[in-house]
Amino acid sequence: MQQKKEIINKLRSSNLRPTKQRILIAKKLFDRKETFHFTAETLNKAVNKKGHARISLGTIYNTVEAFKRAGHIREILTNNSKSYYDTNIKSHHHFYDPSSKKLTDIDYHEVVLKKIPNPPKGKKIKDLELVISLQKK
Amino acid sequence: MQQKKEIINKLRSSNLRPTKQRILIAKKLFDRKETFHFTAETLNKAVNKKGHARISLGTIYNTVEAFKRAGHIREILTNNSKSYYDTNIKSHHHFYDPSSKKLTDIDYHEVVLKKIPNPPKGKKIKDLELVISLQKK
DNA sequence: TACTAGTTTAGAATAATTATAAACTAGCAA
DNA sequence: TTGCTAGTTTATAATTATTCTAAACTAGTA
Repeated sequence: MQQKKEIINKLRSSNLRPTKQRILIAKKLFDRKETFHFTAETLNKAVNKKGHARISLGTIYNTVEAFKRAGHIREILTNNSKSYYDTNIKSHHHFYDPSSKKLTDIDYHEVVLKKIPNPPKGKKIKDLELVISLQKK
Repeated sequence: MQQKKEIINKLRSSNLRPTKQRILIAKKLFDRKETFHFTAETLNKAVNKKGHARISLGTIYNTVEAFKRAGHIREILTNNSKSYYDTNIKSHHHFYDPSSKKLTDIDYHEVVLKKIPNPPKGKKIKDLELVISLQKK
């Protein structure tokens, strides 16, 4: 379990003031065993369960964007209308199940790429992501 | 170059009435050498250049959806707010350049996957897509 | 303790897409 | 050839996800 101090350091280290909203959101995101796949909407629901101080949806969006910029979360490729994010920032891959619209992590060593093309001239590869879409049946 | 008859057959074979709007859109999409990456917006612009009969944006969306269902085009994975489509329906891969928001096809044999995971129980793999994101510099 | 820059907030604005329902038309049948 | 009908198109309204705005608030410092 990530201590509050660790979370505060994480925020400070990326030039984000540790406000109570950011700390609460960071706890929800990072204080868990498995990686977490979420959208602004699901994060908002998770954070704003009764009992907690309410965090505005605007702050949810701002914070997700700030965490993304800082590299604490990453955006996942989909063909959904919503943006999906992942707390697993290591390069890895996903199954996408269109029936449930759910993503599942694929461990990086479960996929071996034997050959990849050279990037266009003057460009560098930032990231590789394989998405395995499942049949809708 | 695809003849009008071929296009009409293509539409008929997928239970789509060959209306003049669909024929015009199909020509724009399929009557070209290279595969075409587009959004509803770019397709709308391409189709509604001056001189042509105007096709409403609603019909653009309807037709794209219909062509997608019929398997004549496929939707590409991105983390953009717009939906991107590709007239190349064979399984293949893309470079994504975040600076220009442009996608480039990667030929299928340019990528060799040596190992992929088994799909979850009871599920089948429909499609594999690798996206290589380039550095934003 | 007071100041200031960064942050949060509610609400308005925007962008992409989908829904609605009236007018139109392709394809068939009389 | 005409008329019918289900499928299609259209303009417009509605919806959804997200971003913007500017006033109120607060963390960190002086």
